[in-house]
Amino acid sequence: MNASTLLDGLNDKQLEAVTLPHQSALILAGAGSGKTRVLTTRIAWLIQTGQVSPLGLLAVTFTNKAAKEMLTRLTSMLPINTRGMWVGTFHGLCNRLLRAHHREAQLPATFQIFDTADQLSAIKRLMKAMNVDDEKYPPKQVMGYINSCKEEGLRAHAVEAYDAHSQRMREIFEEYDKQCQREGVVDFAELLLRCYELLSRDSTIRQHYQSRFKYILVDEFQDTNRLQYLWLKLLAGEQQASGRNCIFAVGDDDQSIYAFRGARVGNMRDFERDFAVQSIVKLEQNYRSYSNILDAANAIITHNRNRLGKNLWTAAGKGEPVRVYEAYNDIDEANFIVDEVKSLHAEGHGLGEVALLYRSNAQSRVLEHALFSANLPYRVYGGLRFFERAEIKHALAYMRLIANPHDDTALLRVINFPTRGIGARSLEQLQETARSQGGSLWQAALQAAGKGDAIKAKGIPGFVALVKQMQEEAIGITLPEVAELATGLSGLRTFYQSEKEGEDRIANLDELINAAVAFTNQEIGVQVDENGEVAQSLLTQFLTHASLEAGEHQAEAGREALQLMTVHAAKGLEFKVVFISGLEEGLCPHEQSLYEAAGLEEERRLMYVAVTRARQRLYLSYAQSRLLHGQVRYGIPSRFLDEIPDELIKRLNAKPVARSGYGQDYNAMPKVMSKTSQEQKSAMPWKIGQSVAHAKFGQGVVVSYEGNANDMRVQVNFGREGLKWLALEYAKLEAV
DNA sequence: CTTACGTGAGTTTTT
DNA sequence: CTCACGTAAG
Repeated sequence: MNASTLLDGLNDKQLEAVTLPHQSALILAGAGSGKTRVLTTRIAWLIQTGQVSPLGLLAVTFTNKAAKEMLTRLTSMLPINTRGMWVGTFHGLCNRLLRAHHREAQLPATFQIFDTADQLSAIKRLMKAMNVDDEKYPPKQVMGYINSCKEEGLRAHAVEAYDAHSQRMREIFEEYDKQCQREGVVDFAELLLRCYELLSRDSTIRQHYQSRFKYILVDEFQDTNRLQYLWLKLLAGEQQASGRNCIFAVGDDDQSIYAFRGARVGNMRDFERDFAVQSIVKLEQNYRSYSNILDAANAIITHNRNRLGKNLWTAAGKGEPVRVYEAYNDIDEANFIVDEVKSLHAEGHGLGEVALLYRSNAQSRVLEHALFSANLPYRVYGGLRFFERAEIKHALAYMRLIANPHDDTALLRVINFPTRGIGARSLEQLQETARSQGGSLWQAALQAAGKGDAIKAKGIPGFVALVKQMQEEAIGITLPEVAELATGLSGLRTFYQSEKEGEDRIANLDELINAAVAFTNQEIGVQVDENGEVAQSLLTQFLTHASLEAGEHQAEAGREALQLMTVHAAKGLEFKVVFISGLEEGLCPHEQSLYEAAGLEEERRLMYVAVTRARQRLYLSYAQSRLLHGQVRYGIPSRFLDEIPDELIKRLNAKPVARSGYGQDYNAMPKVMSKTSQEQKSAMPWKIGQSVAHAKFGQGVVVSYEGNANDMRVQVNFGREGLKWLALEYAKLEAV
């Protein structure tokens, strides 16, 4: 492929972005504007025109999926071998760098990577040892604290702590890092921080990479956290006569929906300033949706104040109106969707092209139930992933012990699984020994087994013997054979065979061995061949792969099925038909978000992302009431619906009718009632669930009431104005 | 060590 | 309501 064919079909803006000169640039790429195409074409163009060799650039993404996609596209554009190229996730690239310089980074060559579950159990274990009250310091919060510190680029000693509570937190943080160091493990955030510190500390290594990566490309730049930004800055190097390496940052501030996990949209503005960005290229032509859908999205997002500014347009024409359905309740909403999907299917739309989106996972329940009853095939994203399953984690723990028996987390996971009579007492003793000697649990176990302290250490000799045997047998065998060892010799397989419902688990264990085969085939050839070392290093690689890439989200491929997922999970995807359900105040925008400073704007961006997923047809639905936390909740339509101009909308129903329900009228059973006398009921001018209007607060829904006939108060949910108690005597309410 | 029961919480998620 | 977790009893 020559340069002209490479650039064929790009629009002016895309072309401009792809062929920018050697300087840092910010590409504001709207939804559906060909972002990935621009990014990959830029790389291909740089390589093809000889401005850089495939090994002289670095491209970083957030997800493995995005990285793979980039490599796949690149392979189809250029006749090059992408193997060896530095294209990957932040974590993947940092891991690679740390492996290459593990000594300088003060890590063992076989360092293991903690996933979130590993990290949490390590923190719990540490807190127990430190005698920390886990009521005052919930382990999950401690983990969040540690991770967010690291994501800010801070170690324990650098964190500010003025009160006793935060000082204790800081102390746990410090001890946790020590523990990880002792055990030779790193968590996700550590991967980045360690890499960042290595580069800042070691000028030789830093300069090596700085002189190597003349071009750095970043995908989804709006999602970078502070540490990631610092890392990028470090790799880019200082501004000097020879010129700084240039960063090609692609992002969309309007699609920043991960502030809650540390993403800083502000990095975009900082980048502009820090890198003296001359060229901001806006990609505003959308190739995905018809203009009714796009205009709805634009209308919504213009309500945000804090934007870089961008307006999507399309040449595709108006298309269909945005369909809005007001449901009686959540079940009615689900049934409506089922009926619509059925007729779409009958009209020949493939089910795989239809997505049902919602704000929170809990909402999928009702939808699933309706779909199941209607016998429509569907697929829910977001469950447990392959490498996160319990049986797989157990097998991996055995494999981890083969690679490094001092991995206490792995040891604790399986020392008594399958059960071999090692109870809390012997475990405590082991931990005591380990603590007093400053060694690992494995070392303590060796002693306990060696001493032959048969009564107290019952079962431990067996476990020690097992791991030793695994380690011996693992020498010189292939990776799948190691996996076989971990599932067979460990007793896992036998255990699940005797389990009643262990069939699926056995199947997963088999799948793990298949994964090991696949991994071996894929990685073979790049291995440094040294007999005995092959299995070892490949084993470490496989374990790394398992931590860094937990696998597809429940890939049930093959069958055409409806796609159910949260709006977050839908980012980056597109569908011919999209249903967005649960558009009520409190749910979308989520009530929790309203307490946060920039919460509402992020919720609005979420809505923007959801709307822009649709190519051809968009349904928006909301329910007057729904069952939430086992209680009936009355909501009012989401403010985001009001932000869409009427002319883009087609209301599917004027007045919601109870199509079907819980078999009874919610209104007949008010939730909160101080007294249930007959007089009260008759004196109650408003039904629970009645929509009302208030001069000051606007539209609301009656939620409950209290008091007697003379002194009645009603509680009204005004959505964004909140819940209000109004005395009927004074408040003028009108039915809507 | 397993099972039963009680308690409490209950956005969004990738690595 | 429903699930996950922790504790108490068998």
